Amino acid sequence: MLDDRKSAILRAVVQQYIETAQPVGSSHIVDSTGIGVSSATVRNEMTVLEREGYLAQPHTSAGRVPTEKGYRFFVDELGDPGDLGPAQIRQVSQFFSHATGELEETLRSASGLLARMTATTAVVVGEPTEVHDIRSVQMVELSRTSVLVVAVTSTGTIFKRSIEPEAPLDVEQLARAQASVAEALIGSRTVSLATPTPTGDAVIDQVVEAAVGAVVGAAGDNGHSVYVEGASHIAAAFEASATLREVLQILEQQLTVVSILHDVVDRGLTVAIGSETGVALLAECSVVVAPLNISGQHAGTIGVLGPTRMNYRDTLAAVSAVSSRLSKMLTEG
Amino acid sequence: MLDDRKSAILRAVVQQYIETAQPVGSSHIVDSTGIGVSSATVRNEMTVLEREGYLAQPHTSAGRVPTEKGYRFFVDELGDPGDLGPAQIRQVSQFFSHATGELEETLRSASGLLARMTATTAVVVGEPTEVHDIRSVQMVELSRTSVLVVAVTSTGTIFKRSIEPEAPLDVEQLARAQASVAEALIGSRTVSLATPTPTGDAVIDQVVEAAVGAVVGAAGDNGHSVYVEGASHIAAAFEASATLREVLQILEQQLTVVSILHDVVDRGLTVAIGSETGVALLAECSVVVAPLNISGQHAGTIGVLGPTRMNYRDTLAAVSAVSSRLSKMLTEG
DNA sequence: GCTGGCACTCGCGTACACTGAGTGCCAATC
DNA sequence: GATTGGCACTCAGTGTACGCGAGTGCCAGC
Repeated sequence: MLDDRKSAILRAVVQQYIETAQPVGSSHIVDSTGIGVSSATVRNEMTVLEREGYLAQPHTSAGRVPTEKGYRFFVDELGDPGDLGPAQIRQVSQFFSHATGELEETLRSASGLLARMTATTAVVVGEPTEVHDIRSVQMVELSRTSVLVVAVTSTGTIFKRSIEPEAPLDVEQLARAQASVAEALIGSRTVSLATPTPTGDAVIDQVVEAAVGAVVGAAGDNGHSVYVEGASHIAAAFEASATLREVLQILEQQLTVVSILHDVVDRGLTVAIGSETGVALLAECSVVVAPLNISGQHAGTIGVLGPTRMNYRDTLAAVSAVSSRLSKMLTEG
Repeated sequence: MLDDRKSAILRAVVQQYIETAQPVGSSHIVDSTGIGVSSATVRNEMTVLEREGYLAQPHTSAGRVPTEKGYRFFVDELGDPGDLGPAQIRQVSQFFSHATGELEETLRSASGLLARMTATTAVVVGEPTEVHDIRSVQMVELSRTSVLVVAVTSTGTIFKRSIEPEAPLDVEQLARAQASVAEALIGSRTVSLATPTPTGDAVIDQVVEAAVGAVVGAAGDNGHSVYVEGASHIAAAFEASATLREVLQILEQQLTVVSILHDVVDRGLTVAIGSETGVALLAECSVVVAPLNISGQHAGTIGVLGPTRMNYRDTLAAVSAVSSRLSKMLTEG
């Protein structure tokens, strides 16, 4: 679509704009790249690039700035994700050598790692699998009127929710109820389909049903775990406090964050630029994502939210490195 | 210390500055309050207030702005915390009618409530009590090499941590170990002092010790739970994105947040203004806090972080209302 | 097709005058 | 003696003018 020279010029504009945040003029391009033509030629090419929608001018007599289409071309063209710098390699391997076993804590700290590596805001979403391999169920009396139901899955995730039996249970009743709940849930891979077998005791059956319902409920809505780290980094990217406020608001709405990442992944993208995120308020932001897999199954999404003029090459490298190493670690337990 | 008229003028300056964020001049004071003297008199009083450190001038020929000392006087003087508005009363009672049982979730959502009510950033810290009434212990094999130890306390809090026994345990060994851990922890009110009684089986004793250590560790550092909500609100308060970034960074450091709230509470304050927070970067911020009690015992701190020119009266009302109702609810279970 | 050259555009910084809000001070007044 | 009206003064902010410089578009010539 674009000949070699045009694409070289476009690439140069994007790169310089990412570095300096200033509109870049034709002579800068000549200076910074060994393009071997005069600035007038570059200007001619730039008007074409502008006409075709890759570049824009903030005003006449200013340099050019990439449009979303320009960034898109740039990102599509830089095929390989690039390599990590030595400092980042150290960060990653240090992190994974110290990583502990539990899913939530791992996801949270991985989010922190990514935020530090990329100096942007990192977002990690843990997918709610319908398939929970529940290993253990326990019912604990918290007070006379409430019982906490705790279920532990094979990944170390815990579902807990309290229920309030109509009448207090004695120790033996509680044990029988717990056994019945455990029988219903353990091994039933699709938790929501679990059905307890009646014990014949109406009081206990009622409690058992409530407890199973509690676990199913907790497994259902506890589903998407969202971890946002490094929100302060995005503050450095924007001057206007109004823009910043909007972005922070988005980050606070976990549902929105989840749906943005899902949308992007569903469309098969790795990078969503500006309006491609599907959120009008993120017009000046881009999202870079990678899937997390556990044993080949989609288990979540890891990504980064930064300004459209972020360093895509390095960010892509960091996101893909962390996602693959994290997937590997989670798969191996 | 200040006569009636001076304190009335100071109060008026603070109030107007909170509303408008503009330096306030003598004639505005005459207009907005029924003070009954001329602007010249007000000016004379204001020079005195400035000399004594309650007010400051951004530059000659500008109005006056309160200093920290000025805010401090203002806050000390407005004795009663004020009342909630009708909308806020509705928010509070709606919240507490729907509140569920578990501590963490309650604290988190209370933080959200306070953020919405005050339109500032809310912070809730749950205190790590050394005294945990552990009700139940469970050990679940996650993989061949790792076992998750789960302990449930009487408040519904869960401590979990995985351990890695040197050799895989069979079901029976796991059960014996679990029984031994449970015996050591349940009823021992100061978890860190718990010592398991040897079973005579070296393999099991080793696992038991590791498991007890894991729970003690989890109980120890899982201690301070920190919930920050409404960070976007603070973005509206500051124009400069650099200031904003600093404040957000502070909010991301949970340890710092905890120590700020502790410091303030320890000094017996309810409001900490600017440098009173003890953090240089929060020079333009104030913190309003209230303790949380469960059964009369200190169980945490709830508070708000806003700009120094926040609405202290309404914020104090909201913080104290939420803290007292929350304490009541937590006490009643 | 490329390029040097040139006219043109327009943001930005500086200089300057003007306005208006606000102050400090003082002499007159109550 | 406290209060006040009056007045000179200060200074941020605004508008205007202007030159500079970075950048463009276009064109004739190579």
